[in-house]
Formats: sequence, C-alpha cells, structure tokens
Amino acid sequence: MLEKNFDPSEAEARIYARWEDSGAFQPDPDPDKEPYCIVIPPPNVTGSLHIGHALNNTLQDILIRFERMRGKAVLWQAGTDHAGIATQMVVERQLQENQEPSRRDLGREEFLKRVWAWKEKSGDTILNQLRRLGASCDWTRTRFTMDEGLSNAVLKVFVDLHKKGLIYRDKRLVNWDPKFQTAISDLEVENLEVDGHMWHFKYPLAGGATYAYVEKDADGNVVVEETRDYISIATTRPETMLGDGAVAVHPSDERYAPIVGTLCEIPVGPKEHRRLIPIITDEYPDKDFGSGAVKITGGHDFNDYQVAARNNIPKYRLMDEHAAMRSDGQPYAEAAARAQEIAKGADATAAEIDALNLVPEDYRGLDRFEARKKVVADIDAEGGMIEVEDKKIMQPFGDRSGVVIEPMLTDQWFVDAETLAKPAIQAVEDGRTKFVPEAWTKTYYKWMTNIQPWCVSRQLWWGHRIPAWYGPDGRFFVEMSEVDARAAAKAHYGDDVDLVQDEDVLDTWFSSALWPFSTLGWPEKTPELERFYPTSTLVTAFDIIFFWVARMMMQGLEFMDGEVPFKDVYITPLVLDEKGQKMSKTKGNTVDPLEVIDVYGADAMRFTMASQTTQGRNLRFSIQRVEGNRNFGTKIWNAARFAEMNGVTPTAGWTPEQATLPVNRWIVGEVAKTAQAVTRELEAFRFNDAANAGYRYAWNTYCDWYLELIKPVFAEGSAAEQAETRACAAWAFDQLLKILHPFIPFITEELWDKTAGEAGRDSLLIVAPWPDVGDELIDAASADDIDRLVRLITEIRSVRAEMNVPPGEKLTLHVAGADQAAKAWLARHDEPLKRLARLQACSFDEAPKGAVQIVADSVAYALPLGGAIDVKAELARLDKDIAKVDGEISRLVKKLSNAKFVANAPDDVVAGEREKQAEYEAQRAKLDEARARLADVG
RNA sequence: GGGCGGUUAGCUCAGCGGGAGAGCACCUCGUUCACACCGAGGGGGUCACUGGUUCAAUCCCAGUACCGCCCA
Repeated sequence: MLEKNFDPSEAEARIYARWEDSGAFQPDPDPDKEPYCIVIPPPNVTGSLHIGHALNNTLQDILIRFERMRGKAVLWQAGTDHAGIATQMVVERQLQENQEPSRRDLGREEFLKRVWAWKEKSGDTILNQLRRLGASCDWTRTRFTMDEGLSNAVLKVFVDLHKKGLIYRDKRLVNWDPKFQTAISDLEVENLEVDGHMWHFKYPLAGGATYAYVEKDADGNVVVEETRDYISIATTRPETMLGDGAVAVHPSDERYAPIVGTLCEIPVGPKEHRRLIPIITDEYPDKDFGSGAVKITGGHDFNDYQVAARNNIPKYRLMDEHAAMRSDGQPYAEAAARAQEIAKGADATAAEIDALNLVPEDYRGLDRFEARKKVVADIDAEGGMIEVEDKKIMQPFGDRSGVVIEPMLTDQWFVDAETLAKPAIQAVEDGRTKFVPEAWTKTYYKWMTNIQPWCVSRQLWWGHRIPAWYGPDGRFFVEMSEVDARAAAKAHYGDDVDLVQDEDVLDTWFSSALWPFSTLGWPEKTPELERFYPTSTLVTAFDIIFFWVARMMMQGLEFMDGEVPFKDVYITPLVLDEKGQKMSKTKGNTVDPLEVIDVYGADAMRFTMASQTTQGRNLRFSIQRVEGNRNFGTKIWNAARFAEMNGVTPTAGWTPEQATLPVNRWIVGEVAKTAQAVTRELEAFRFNDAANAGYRYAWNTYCDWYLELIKPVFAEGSAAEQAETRACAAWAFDQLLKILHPFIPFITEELWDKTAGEAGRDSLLIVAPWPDVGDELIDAASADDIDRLVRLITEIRSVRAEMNVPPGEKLTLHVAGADQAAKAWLARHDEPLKRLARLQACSFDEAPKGAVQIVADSVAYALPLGGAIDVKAELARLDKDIAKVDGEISRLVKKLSNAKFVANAPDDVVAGEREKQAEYEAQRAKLDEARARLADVG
C-alpha cells in the first residue's frame, strides 16, 4: 500500500542517484538517433543557485527530458565559468578575513594557487544545487572555462583573431574600475541616478578680451544683452577641468559666434601657469542645455573623447589607477607650458601627451572627490563660480565593485566586434538562428548594429593570461606559447632577447563566447563536436543577450566554418517577486529556491516555474502557486493509491486500440489529445501551455471524471469489463506519468516504479518512450457519449445545489418521450449517473407535476424533489437560462441577417454560426416546454 | 530625450480578428470506501481611454494616459 503522501525530502536524492547511476544523463551512442544538445549557461563558479537559475535550468531540463523520451541522443553539456572579477574578489576577501597576506603580498603565482584551491573546494557547490532541482546534465562531461582544453581554445582564438587583424592593441577610453583597478566592459557598468551638483564656472577670455553676449527668446526678442569677459561652463565633475583641451559650442549658436576661434583660460591652478584652450565649434553641444558651451576633456569623458578625436584636441590623463590625481612626471609648470605649445599647434606623440601630468602640485595625489572639492573651493574663492545647482545626475557604477567608474585612457586589447557582428546579424536575418519570443530579435539587432570595439583585457590575475610577449622595444609577439613567441622574436630581432608576457588576462566573456564549441572539444575534431554542433537550443535570460548570446554567435560563426552555435535561442522571463519588483539582495526580497525545494519539493518548484513561463517578459513568483502545485503532486499520488486499491496495474499486451467501453475509448482519446498538445506546445517553447495541458488532463479529466466514471465498473461491471478497465486505467495513468515527467520528474519516476505491478518496468521513466499516439485513437462517438454524460451530471448537480437538495437525498430522473437511442444511452450510463448525480433511478415515465426541469443537450429531463418545490424560484432559474439563450440567439440572428456578413465572412464561419443558432433554438424550445410544465403547477 | 514591453475577474496571468479563460483568493454545501494538500456548486470582467480599418475588434492600426525595463 502506498503511503498517503509523496515525501520529496526522502525520495529526491534516492531517485536522482538512480537516474545518474543508470547512465540516462549521457547521450545515447546509437548513431542513428537524432542529436539534441543544450549547453548550459555556465553559472559562475562562485555562485549559488538563485531563482533565475532555478527557472532557467528547469526549462532546460524540461526540454532535455522531453527530447530524451522522444528518443533523441541528448546531451546537456554542464559546466561552470571562472568569473574573473567575482572569484578574485571572493578569494581576496577570504585572505583578508583570515588576516593572511594580501594578493599583492602573496604574488601572482601563490595567489593563483589559492584561487585554484578555493575552486577545488567550493567550485561544485552550484552544480550540486542544480542536482537538487533534478537537472539531468551529463555530469561526466562537466567543463570549466579554465580547464586545459578550454584554455587552449581561448589561446587559439586569441592568436587566430590577432593574426587576422581582428584583435588589436590600442589606447582608448575605457571604463576603469578604481576599486579593482581594471578595465570593465560597458555592460558591466550600471548607470544610476544620484543626487549631484552642476557647477557653473567662468572661463575668462584670454588677455581680458570682451564680447557682447546677446540672448534671445524663441520669438527673437532680446532677453539678455551684456558685455562679458568670460564664457560660462557647466560641469558635474570639476576635477576634470585640469585636463580640458577645448571649449566647444554649437556652430549655429549665435551667442558665442564672436569668440569662436579665440582662447579662454582654465580658471584653476597656479595663476601664472594657467592654460589657455581654444573655443571651437562642434555638433555635440546642445544649445539649450546649461550655457550651451561645454568643456572638452577627451581623456575623461566618452562624449568628449569623440569631440576631441574629431577636432584633434589632445586628450590628457589626470588620474592614476586608483582614480587619484596623478603625482608622477615633471612639475606642473613645465607640463602646463608644454601643453600650451601643443595647444598652439606643436607636434606631440600620443605617448608624450599621456606622459604629461597637468595636475598642479597642490592637487597631486588627492583622491578624485577630494580634488573636486578643492577645485570648487579654489574657483569660488577667486569669484569664478556663477552658481551651483542641485541636480539628479546619472552616474556610472561598477556592477560588482559598486564604486564610481572613471573613464580612463589606457592601453588595452580590443576585438573588432563590428566585423565579427556582420555574419552574426546575417545568421539571424536568414533564420539560421531564431529567437523565441521573436521580439528579442530586435534587441539583438539593435545592439549588434551599434556595436563598439570589445575591450577584452582585464587588469586581473584570475583568468586566461593574454598570450602576448613584449620585446625590449615594446614590440609584441602574439603566439600560442612562450616558445613560439621566442621563435617569432628571434626571427624579428635576429637574436634571442628577453621577453615579458603581458600581465593582463582576458575578459571572462571571451571564454564564455566559445562555450558551445570549446566544451565539445574544439579545436580537436572530436566526435561530440561533429555530432552536437550546432547545438539545438540555448535557454538564457535577456540580460545576457549582449554579454553572451551575441558573442557566442560571433565566435561560433568565425571559428566553426560559418555554422551558428545554436538553432533556437529561448529567452526566459525575468523572475520578479510577488509584488512585481525585481529581486535583489539589497531589497531583501529574494527567494531561495533551495528553501522552497526543502519545504515543497523540487517538483512543485519546477511545475510552478513551467506553468508560469509565458512568452512575456516577466514571471511573478508566488509561494501560493508552489503550494498549489505540491497539492497537484499529491493528487496524482492519490490517483495511484486508488489504482492500487482496485488492482489497476499495467497489463502486458494490452493496447489502447483494444478498448471497447465508451469511457475507456474516451480516456484513450483524451490521452491522445493531451500528448499531442504537450508535444506541440513544447516544440514551440510554450511551457505554460504545455504544463497546463498536462495538469488539466491529470486533474480535471483523469481524476475528476475518468476515475469517478469507472468506480461503478469496478463495483458492478462484468469480469471482462473490469479487466479491460483495469488495463485501460493503468495505461492511461502510465501516459499521464510520461506526459508529466519532464515537468515533475521525481514523483512521476517514483510512481512509475510503485505502480509497475509484478511484471515490473522495462526501464526507468526517464528513458521511457514519449506517448506516440495519433488521431486514430480519438473516437468521436465515444467522446460525444461521455461528454454528454458529463454535461448531464453537471447540470443535475448544479440544480441540486441551487435547489438546496441535501447531498444524501437520492432523486429519480424522469425522461419522458425518450427515443430508443436516448433510452439505450441512459441505460448504458445508469450506474455512473446514479452514483455521480446522486440518483435513485432513471424513469421513462412522465414526471409528477411540480418537478424541477432540466435541459441538457436539448433533451428535457425532470427531477421531482421530495417535497414541494419553490415554483417561483424554479421559474426564475429557468427564466435566467432562457434569457441567456435568448441573448445568444438574438446576437446570432442579427449577425446572420447582415447581408454583408453572409457575403464576406468565410463559408465555414457562416455555417458555424447557423449551426449554433439551430442548437440554441432547440434548447430554447425545450426550456419553453419545461417552463410551461412548471407554470401548470403554479 | 530615444527604444522596447505592459494595461483582461479581488490577486497573478493566459488568450489576440468571428461564443470572455486558468490558477489562487472569495461564498455555499459536503466526514459517499484515492485524496480536506479533498469533493460538489456558485458569484465576480463596458478586456485602460479615444479614434480608425473591417461584414465583424479584447485581438489589427494611430493617438492619449498610466506602469515597467533598457539606453542616453
């Protein structure tokens, strides 16, 4: 006898071990089987399972289990990502907590040993958490982005791209994270609105020159007219003034036309050495914003960088790697003097400009925010400040460090993303890779067509070290190994020279971009690569379409002979809390999926995820739903108990075609419809529709009706009927388990075992064949037969409840004037009807006066109640039904009498509406008769 | 400011050219031999607003309002 409930905490680990030990997670080696492959989005090795992982991996597992049961050779490629910054941070923090020497004190080699030790110890945490979810990954093939093989792939890609000219070294403005002292990508920068200030300063014109400043309103009336000896400049970052190279105004701005081409003075620093900078025109300034004039600091602002580049304005670097004001180089006076020469047109190399430190001695070494205060105070003291506004400003923060990002000119390695993006865009345009939901295609295009050079170097230690070696003159050699680099260097210099390897490592996403082929063994030509590339489906969240999906597309197409890395990209919704807020640790509204699994079981968690996954953008997670879905599992479990109590076990050799009883032929048809629906919906990634189709079949069809309808068979049927029904019920339940297995694998596997009977099962459910049931199993006559029965029972129940008939009271159902077919139908279903509608008997005699009238499927029935009925209430009930039917009829009449409708609407629609009208009119007639009989009484 | 998406039952969401749906919540009844993590029945919606296209609009188009997200 089955226990009363399924106990997930006891069963899940046991069942998982059976699956894993059976080898079911590994792809079937049979070469005739169609391959199906998903590469897991590798979680950060530092990570632990959050709700987004739970969703994402549930959906992947559903697809994987579905395709495995469909008989494909399935590979779910598992692995983790080395997560450069995150991991380095974790280990550094640990060193600090243990009061051990810092990263720099340990030195690179020793530090990396510590990171590896940490990885060996804690790196599998998240993978084990995925097991709790039921993920059926092939763990024997688990990969790590820093593995030897994957590292080799990274080196090869870097070297090849460099040789093709698609990776280059350049000095450009990058997002500099002063906390981690590394470049980070645009995507790792979070722009937040914060309270800030906008300072307005006077930049005096050179030599005390003056001009007539005239400001007009929209109608051309003069609003301000005065003589000025300065130009007004607004900034939110006064400390960057020290590196200004120019002041720019819009070419059409008449206010400043008189002074364009002249010089103005940066109003900070020792007076005798203040620099003069030109006033230029450029399209960038917005005439209506601030004073309309902007200072151009090419070395510390992305917009200014563009302006500076266009106008050949020098880009000066003011800060060091800590974002403190520089204290290196020559004295300020000399640097300023040289800068002045350059401003006047003297030639200077980029290296010389970079070496110039234009920070006055008073400011050198100050933190950038200290320097800001001092600049403001100094200018104010001199009377150069016009005003200071309190203002909300957008400020860039490092998404991991949380500190303000500083745009900084540094030497970095860049990938020519624009070139690589072209085939990646083409592949989606051609439909070789499809996004689901399709709307995300736009997002992809938008980013890909505006793509910027991808900065791939990071000033970290944990990661793939850049395979570039520098000779004594700074020339570099990019090769697979130091040996190769030496050879190249010798060829170049004609002699052995000392080489120094680049200190930097690659962006973590550089290795993730290779994941779909590097995990399969590339650059080796492995059988797995041959068989599973291109992979089938990628399941991921929208926030890494840029980080990851786009880059996999670029690298896959480049290195796999133009073959896309995956055919479908399914973008999951974003999991929000029940109030619709984004979950975040700082808000404290996160849900820990492992805790949910502890309480409700993995199946409930999974089913909730699947049934909520629509093709929308968001998914609100609610624990109430989880509870409801735990109950769903219990419902199925109890259906199995019922089966067990009634000797329902699989019957060898029984096939659904053998069903003869209408109720059995009906449930066979329902199975077929459900299996087809679930298949269709999963193929289209409509997880909610797939899950709900299975739910409805199990609960509303199998449990609510089928089991109730066969109880009389077990109670009173012939031996043959009982045998058939036992076999059929077992078959239909087996199909239920199969259909639901991808969604709720644990409980279904457990029941598959427990309901096996003495014969046992041929295999675990995880590898059992998906229901292969076609339309031939759908018998329309049986479906109609049972559907009518269901409607009649429902109608009787409804009337009983409305008329307050005590549940225990058994009534007689009268059907006067029934034809032979109707009598036969009623006789056939006498037992279930009596049982489910709480009847004593069915009678073909005229009902006594004053019986309640029922119309179902245009047949009139009467139900005499024990005592006198409330005729008024009963008339009201019938009138309500009549009104409803009349409403439908008049709507249809109106529609059908519209000549344009009949002329323009498709024939089948018109015919359908006519049919509906006929049905409603028949029903109306019966209701009229019923009302007449009742009115007789009153 | 630009882009994308949303607005349908009390809540969370499906549906998306021809009869308004689900789950949860709510109300009534129920200790019938699978299940109270249950069963039976029921109430509840001018499908945001305004125009347009169409024989027909919750569904398509345009605009408005409000709410999200992303990018400046």
